[in-house]
Amino acid sequence: MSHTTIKDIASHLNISPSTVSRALRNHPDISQRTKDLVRSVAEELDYQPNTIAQNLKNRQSNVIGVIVPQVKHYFFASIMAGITDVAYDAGYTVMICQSNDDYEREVINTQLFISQHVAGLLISVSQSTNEYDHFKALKRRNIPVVFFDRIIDDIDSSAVCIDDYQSAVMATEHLIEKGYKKIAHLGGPQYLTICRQRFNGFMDTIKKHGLPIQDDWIVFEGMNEEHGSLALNRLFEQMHEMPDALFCVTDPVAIGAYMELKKRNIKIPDQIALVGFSDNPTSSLIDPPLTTIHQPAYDIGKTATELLIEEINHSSEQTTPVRKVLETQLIIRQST
Amino acid sequence: MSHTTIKDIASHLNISPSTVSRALRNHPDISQRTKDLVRSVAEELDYQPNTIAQNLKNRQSNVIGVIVPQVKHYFFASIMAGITDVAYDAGYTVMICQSNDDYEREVINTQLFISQHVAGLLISVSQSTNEYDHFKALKRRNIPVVFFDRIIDDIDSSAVCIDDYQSAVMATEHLIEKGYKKIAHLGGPQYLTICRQRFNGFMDTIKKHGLPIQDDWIVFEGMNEEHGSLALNRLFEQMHEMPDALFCVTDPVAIGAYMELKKRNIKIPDQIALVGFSDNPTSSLIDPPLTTIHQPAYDIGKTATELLIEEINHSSEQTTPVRKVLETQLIIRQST
DNA sequence: AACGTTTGCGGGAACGATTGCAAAGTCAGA
DNA sequence: TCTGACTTTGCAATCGTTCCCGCAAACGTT
Repeated sequence: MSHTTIKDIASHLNISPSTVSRALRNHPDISQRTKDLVRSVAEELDYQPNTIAQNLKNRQSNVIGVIVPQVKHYFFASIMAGITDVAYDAGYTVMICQSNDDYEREVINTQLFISQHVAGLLISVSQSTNEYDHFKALKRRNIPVVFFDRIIDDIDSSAVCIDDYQSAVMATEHLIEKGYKKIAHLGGPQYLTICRQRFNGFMDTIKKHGLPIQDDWIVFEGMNEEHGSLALNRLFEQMHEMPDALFCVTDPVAIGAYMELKKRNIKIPDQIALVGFSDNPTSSLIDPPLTTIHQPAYDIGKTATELLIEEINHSSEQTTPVRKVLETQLIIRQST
Repeated sequence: MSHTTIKDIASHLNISPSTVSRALRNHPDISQRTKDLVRSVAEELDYQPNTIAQNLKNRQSNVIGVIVPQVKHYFFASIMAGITDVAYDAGYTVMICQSNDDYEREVINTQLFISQHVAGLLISVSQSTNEYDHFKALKRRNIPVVFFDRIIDDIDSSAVCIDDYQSAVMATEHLIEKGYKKIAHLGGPQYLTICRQRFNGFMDTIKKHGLPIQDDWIVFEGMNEEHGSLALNRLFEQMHEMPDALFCVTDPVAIGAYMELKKRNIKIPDQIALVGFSDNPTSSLIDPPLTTIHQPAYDIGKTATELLIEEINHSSEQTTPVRKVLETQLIIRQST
């Protein structure tokens, strides 16, 4: 028998398991003498409560599930730090699953969390998700969900995000102020709200200032570094005229573009300016350092978790979804 | 009732729960007709098995616990990718906890995993851990553990690591070949095997070549970027003569040093050469790109998980711990 | 026809912890 | 000595699944 149970303690002391249980939970009905005895035997036998059994009894676990595309992206890793800090303090443990931006895995992970009876779920949806049945299953079961970063408008859940539209406006305005006139965009999948919003903010600002925009200056590839390289190459293949600035949907995309530009010996920012989005640490270290939008990743995780715990505590009542929008900041560096 | 159970299906069909259970698990005792009926009702009622109950019954969960200092470090994030890929394919789910390099949290996380009855545990120990009682508790309970990267010699468990000593020798030899003669070291806590090994490899090579080494060229701070900055500043305060090369225990430390050197307007590699350890993506993007040791992070995670699953499957028998040492590679770039 | 074998299903006890309720014990006051 | 009140403890049911039995009907064999 490798695991000590409450029964072992009980038989050791010739008392009933219920007494042991109450003693360990410091129930007032139990005398101090018994409590002390139980505790010392518990220690002696190296007892650890079986949370599986506890959870079965409570019909809930103290686990907060998290689904992110990939933890290896600095942005998500920082969010994770915010999530675990808050969850940990509130007595929850965090279970992270990666969807790898794959719809199937996201569905499986969601089912897994359902069958684990998690207390709540934090989700940043995968790039390839455009069906939401698995999220609705959570609703049906009354499992609180908070979306963060990559949120879905169609689902009536709480969410934490930044103002992608306004941030894109900020970045574009900055480029225009600096005198750039021919601005291209390397974007992500348009069914993702964040990508669409960033694109819209960009386009509206361009139009507002009456700047030229050519179809072949708009490339939608994805949000990672590889996508950035691909996008830049596609841009250079299809364009009829070279832009003088590049607004990228994420920092990794900007880095991907940066590497290709270096290969082509194109000078940043003299021949082409570069703006990213999210302020990864790498971005400040490249030469020239990247102008970008700073996203409060840690705070996103923190806020989302606080919201979720709030909903968990009030899950009996009907709560109305909250949507929090956090502030971003334009970080001007030498790439523009 | 938000969660459908096996009983609901049973009463729906006027059969017993045991039959439903067997039907769902495709037990040969059950007729095809009943199986089909059960399955269709299960689907209709949106049934998801309660893994908590299953785990209680099976006295084990299908969760592999992971304890890492911080996922936000690229190295660990990449390892995580390797871990989740393998675990996922083998039908396990991965639960990640971060110790934040804090001993207390590591202990709590370990206890948590014990009480969750995880199938096995993958651990990279925190920087501040020098007591191992919590790991021994795992042994006592027969929970398979595989250490990776930051391993502990005193504990008789399987482990996956790289040859830190040999890699440090490689890096140092490279510096010497390039003609550097006054080589300093920014290291990490010496009770961590990896840090000690890297330091030893460095020192032995220096001695072997009869190069000068001064006490004030050795600084032990830590393994992160901040430690790198601190270490460099301490080095410059305490040194009597400036070294011409810097061997850093990790890439983040090298990056920290890099930033300080930039601030001081010291040219890399002309005035001082810089070598890191682990090949983070950022390292190739800085100017000049960093010479470093490439560690197969993904493979470390993959191998550790394979080992762990192997041990889980043979946990009844007595297995002898395996220690795997993976190959590293010297990546020569312009910082040397 | 009588017997064994197979097929298909249900009963009920686990797994470990919790908890409402009952019961036993203690003690003071009448 | 009895009553009532309080303290302390135990019994038993429960959470959702699983699985060892046992049982009955159907089938095949001699």
